[in-house]
Amino acid sequence: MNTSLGTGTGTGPGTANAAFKALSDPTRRQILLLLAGQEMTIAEVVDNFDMTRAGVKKHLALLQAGGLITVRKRGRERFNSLNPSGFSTVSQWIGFFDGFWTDKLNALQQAAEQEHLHD
Amino acid sequence: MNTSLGTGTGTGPGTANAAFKALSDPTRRQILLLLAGQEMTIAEVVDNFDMTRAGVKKHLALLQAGGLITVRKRGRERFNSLNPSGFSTVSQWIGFFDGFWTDKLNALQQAAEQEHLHD
DNA sequence: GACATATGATACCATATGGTTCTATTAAAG
DNA sequence: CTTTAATAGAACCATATGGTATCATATGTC
Repeated sequence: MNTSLGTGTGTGPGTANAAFKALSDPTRRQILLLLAGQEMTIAEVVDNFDMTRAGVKKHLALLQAGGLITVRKRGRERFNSLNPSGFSTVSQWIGFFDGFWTDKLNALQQAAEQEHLHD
Repeated sequence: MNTSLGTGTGTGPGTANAAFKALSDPTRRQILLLLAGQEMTIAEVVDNFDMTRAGVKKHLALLQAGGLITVRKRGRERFNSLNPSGFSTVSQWIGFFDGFWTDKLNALQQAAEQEHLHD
């Protein structure tokens, strides 16, 4: 098997690395779950955590860098909402291993059959 | 919608948090890609990186804590191989958002249809 | 047993990370 | 225009993290 799948090692925004980094923090994953319910301004997100605005803001910036959320401006508000692209990146990366499992299971099954031949 | 899906905030091994943490490092993701090809001893993994044994060992320990690999002992060697369970945890968590996209797309489509009514 | 090999484990260091406080900007409201 | 609300950004701090060097342990080989 050979694919063009890399590790997403690049440091820039929009890379697989940025997405995985963004997902590595529990607070950020919680924010994503919140945003799955509805888009929210920063202040609204803050209301759901025992943390300062600046703290939440940094998390949102990382989520955005990871391509997991997008920010829409309206007046002085910033509406944060989920962005499929980052999820897609991660999903694809994880999905690469799916083939591995089925291959492995097939091999196990074949091995088991071989064993039976020797019974 | 309501599910029992959490953030996997627990700190112990085998939690979603440990899995996401393990995936957050490029070197560790590269190791996983390596192990997708074949199981490897620590020394073999080390050969693929410009890093000390101890460094690689720490990465392997984190991958194990995240449930992404398992280690089989034979003599003085340790064979590291991929473990589906960690991947499954992550896959499920990401999968939670799949429903969100389709819901959103449906809403967009409905909105578009409403727009057409006003043309 | 002596020696080499594969791993385990600890202490240590530089930097990254998650969080705070404080200050600045921008837009709505009176 | 002054005031208030929502956000942006920088400086700062404690701890986590990725890496190294070093020493200890266990297994294979002669």
